[in-house]
Amino acid sequence: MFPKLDPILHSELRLAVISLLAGVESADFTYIKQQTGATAGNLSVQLDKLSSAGYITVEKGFKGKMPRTTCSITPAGLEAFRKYIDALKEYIST
Amino acid sequence: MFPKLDPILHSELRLAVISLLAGVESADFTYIKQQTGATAGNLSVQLDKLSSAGYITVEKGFKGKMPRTTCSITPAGLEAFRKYIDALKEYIST
DNA sequence: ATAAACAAGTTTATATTATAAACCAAATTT
DNA sequence: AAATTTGGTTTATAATATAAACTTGTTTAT
Repeated sequence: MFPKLDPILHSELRLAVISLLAGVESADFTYIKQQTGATAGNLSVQLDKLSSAGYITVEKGFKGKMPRTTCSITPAGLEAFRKYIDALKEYIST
Repeated sequence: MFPKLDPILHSELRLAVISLLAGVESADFTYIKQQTGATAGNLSVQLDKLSSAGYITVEKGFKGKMPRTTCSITPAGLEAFRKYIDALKEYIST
């Protein structure tokens, strides 16, 4: 009746990140931080979790001389997001 | 952009309970336990939280000689559920 | 009549999670 | 060259979820 909700996605910040990445090719750390309003520390930790789960890729490079971290959603991430939304609907469709 | 999700409702079991109660007049502990598949301990704790938040009422009585706990959603609970759903849509409508 | 098993929960302990505070290295500005 | 800013990471703490253990009383079997 109530399907299990993917615990990786059932987190306010991680869900916001995935939602954001689902709509774009890629986004960098600073942009995600701005859009979500997260603190850098929290964002760093949650990006790690999404990355460890294989839901996003995190690439570190440089823009000029400054470090730059770029994130993209993976096919697995998109699929998990889709499934999460479907599961949620079982809860919220009264 | 990403609205805050009510932390009382952003919990798998509590959300299931509210979802269930939103559709009925009332439901007792055992029924909720069956429908959600929760352990009694977990359910007890989460019902307390929903009750403390004013989202449900919990009435203790007896059915014959056996104790029976009956739960109902409150108007505040229904409103919070509605708001939670609206907030969620900001996350999942890509 | 009493011991064993069951019902309906509650309390407490533990594991996990989320979050913020403190920190670090390098770049830029004054 | 000292101070500030950028772009993060690591670590510590607070909050949460969950299960295990316990309680109280009932029913069933011996």
